[in-house]
Amino acid sequence: MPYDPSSSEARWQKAWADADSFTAIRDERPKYYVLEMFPYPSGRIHMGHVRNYTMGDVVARFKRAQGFSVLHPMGWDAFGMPAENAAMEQGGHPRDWTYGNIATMREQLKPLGLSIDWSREFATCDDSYVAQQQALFLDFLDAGLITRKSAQVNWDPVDMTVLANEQVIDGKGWRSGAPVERKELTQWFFRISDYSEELLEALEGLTGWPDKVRLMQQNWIGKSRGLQFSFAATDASQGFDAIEVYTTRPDTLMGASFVALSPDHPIIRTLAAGRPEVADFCEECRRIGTTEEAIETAPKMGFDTGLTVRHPLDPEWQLPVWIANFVLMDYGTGAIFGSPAHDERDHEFATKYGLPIRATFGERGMDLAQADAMVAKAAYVPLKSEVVTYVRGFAGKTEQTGEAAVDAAIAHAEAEGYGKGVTKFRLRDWGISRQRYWGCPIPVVHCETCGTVPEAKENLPVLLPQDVSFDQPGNPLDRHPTWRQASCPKCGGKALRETDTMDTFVDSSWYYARFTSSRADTPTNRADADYWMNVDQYIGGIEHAILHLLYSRFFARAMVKTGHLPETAKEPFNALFTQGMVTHEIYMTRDTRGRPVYHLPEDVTDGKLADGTPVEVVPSAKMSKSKKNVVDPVNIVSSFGADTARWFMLSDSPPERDVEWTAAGAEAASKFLSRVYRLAEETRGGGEDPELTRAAHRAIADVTKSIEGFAFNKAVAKLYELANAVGKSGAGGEPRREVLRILAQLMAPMVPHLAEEVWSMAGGQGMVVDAGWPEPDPAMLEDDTVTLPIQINGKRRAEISVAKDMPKDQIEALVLADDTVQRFLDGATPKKLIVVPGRIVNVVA
RNA sequence: GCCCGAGUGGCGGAAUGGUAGACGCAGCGGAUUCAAAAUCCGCCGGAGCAAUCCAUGCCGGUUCGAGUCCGGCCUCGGGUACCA
Repeated sequence: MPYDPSSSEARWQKAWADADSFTAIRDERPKYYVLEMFPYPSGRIHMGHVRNYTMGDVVARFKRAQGFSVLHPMGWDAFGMPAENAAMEQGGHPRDWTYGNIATMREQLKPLGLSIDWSREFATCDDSYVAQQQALFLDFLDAGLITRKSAQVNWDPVDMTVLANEQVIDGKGWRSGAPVERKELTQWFFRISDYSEELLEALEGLTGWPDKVRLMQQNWIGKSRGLQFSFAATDASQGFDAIEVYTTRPDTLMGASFVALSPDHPIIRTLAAGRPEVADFCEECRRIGTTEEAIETAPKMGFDTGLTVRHPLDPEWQLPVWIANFVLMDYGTGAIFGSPAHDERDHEFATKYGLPIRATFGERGMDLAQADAMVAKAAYVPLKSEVVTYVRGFAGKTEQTGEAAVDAAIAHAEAEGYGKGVTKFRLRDWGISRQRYWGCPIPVVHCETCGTVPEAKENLPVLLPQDVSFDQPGNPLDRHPTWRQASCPKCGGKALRETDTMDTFVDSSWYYARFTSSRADTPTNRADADYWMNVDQYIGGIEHAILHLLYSRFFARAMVKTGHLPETAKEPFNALFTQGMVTHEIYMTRDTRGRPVYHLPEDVTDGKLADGTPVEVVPSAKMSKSKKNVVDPVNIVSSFGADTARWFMLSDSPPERDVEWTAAGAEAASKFLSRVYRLAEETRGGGEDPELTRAAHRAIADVTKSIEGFAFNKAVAKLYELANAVGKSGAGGEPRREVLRILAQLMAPMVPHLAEEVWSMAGGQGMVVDAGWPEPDPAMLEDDTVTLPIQINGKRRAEISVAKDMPKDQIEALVLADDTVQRFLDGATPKKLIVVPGRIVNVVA
């Protein structure tokens, strides 16, 4: 009987459900918590989901087989802008759109046969999750973890609404097309910057995380040591006494040629009030938008204020004060001094505006003239660890490293009293206020007499009103007729509700903790949290390497501080794996006006459309609806079965890299699974085949190691080898069935349905899901002889087969006697003979 | 711009500093078949009759030996604080 995935997969899924196989329970087994980043309910599942959740499922089933009590939950990251956009574009309510999508996606996910404990499922927009998140907010507020301050947002002056960065395209609002302005609003912030040092230091302990992610976070937090000091105003009539600056290169102070302030600097604001041309310039700077990328890549723009300050080391030396569009108010003091010889941005700025460029140091041994000549065209920015010659130094030695010079400069400033060494972080507080409807309301009211007052816990949850419309831009909460009316929990007087909702990163910063007890009427249940935390293996996209993971690390600390998590859960994710995307070729034709028209892969055969029109093939890119290079997992599952989709997602490409979906690859996966089924179905007479048994034990060792190392593609390759070995072997009867059962066990985490079929055909007891993980017999893994390649001058020329434990001198004798070696040596004695036991021999002639 | 990655046959990829190309796809040849599909077996980086030579994005370096380590580039991808 040929293998029929559709009936088989449904049957096994029901068997697992009936046996309650995947319900996580606290028992005497050691626990293992595996979590994949939960999905945003966009509408339908895509191949990226299949890949992500299959990887997590492999880990979950593997650990379960190894005897762990596994927690493997699923939920929905359900608040966010797309639901509001859908409501604006198609009408309807974000809630209905979201829950509709969740229902669809849940039904699409279930046929994949994932070992998920569905009883713990929740969506972040559920009233119960909102309620507990608001309770956390109030606890954090109490604990001093939250503050309110002013921040800038993108403002669309036509739609009269705040725009997200992705809604600003080339400096214009995506719907109105109006040039975006910056606007200041008072916002709620989580005080993550209080934890800068701790979040940085704790990275060292995250040994289960990829180094690249730790490095990215380290750079993001951005600890720096520098000098903070003031430039005094040349005369008091300028309207300020001094400008405070921060620099990480105080050693370049003698190369200073200007002072630059952020357009948002208080001194500039004051100045702008009286000088329209200053105000105009600042307005222009603000049109760049709020993203760091836009600000950094925009052409350098400056405005000479005419103000001047004195150099701290030479009162006679006057420096001009400029406004510069690349100086950020958020970092340091919002003011810098420009040292164009040793900073590329300053160099560009100085060149553009004709400001002097004076070298502070040059390459080792250079004199002042040489150093000045070198920096005339381009900034000289060697590594700080490199020794250079200071031609305009003022502290430390003439010949020293940048590092030493910075230390000497700080010491000099402190001794002379004009500045002090300061440690700063790039990490800023986390602004969570969003002027949008579809999010968790911030549980605060604004009272006419008491000011800003937290809502009382007994009044939670503060739920979103349902009667809202999206026919006009802006936050529907602002214009709701009654929802804002509240009474002050403090004085009972009239108050207005906060209409800002929380950043959706808040929702995803603690869902992992909520899964440990997803129905509790407090944010967590401590007994459950204590048992299940931490997440032993977290899996998700590299795009979350910084923000989501950093926020979660902060949130876990905040939950520890407020008693919702045990001290040991400060770092909530013991191990992290970041997987790559699923990509596909793009098929394109052009319309009569030459504009691209995209076509779905299922409409393209052999590079042609159904009507014979050839398509242009654009190299693989991330699957996206707009490019139509999407393959719907639902179609793959219905035509090939879930196991095929799962197997293909694990084959070939290493999990951390992107994988390209190809129809041929899917078919190959399907063919292989059918072959395994046929191998199991076939009964053969005959007996032992020691070689096959050895192959099986080698496969156990290799597959175990590969799964543990997240090298699923290598595990797949080993399983191909084992299946090939079964096909070629003359083994029969029980010895053959025993190998087939090992094959079933090893394949079970990846293709669980087929594994159950093979297990049962090969005479396995019960279900393979309960069968445990096989152990290799060490005796079967040993080889008596090894093949040693012989290199001559580093090139492989011959090989010899020797006993595994043959002593070096015997090997050397064999090598020298070898024909090829003799021929190459041509009677000469080798200069050197390198024998790496068990690996290689190199003859240096 | 800045930070972090990736780049190996026609394709996806494998390789504790030690035989470059495991395993798979495609292709080619064969078996089976009236024929095809499916299946099974074999070959399969390039050049060369061969000995050999060339080959891991590019340029240099360290080493007995470099895909792997170091320096400098190029291209592509992720992030850049209100996309999730």
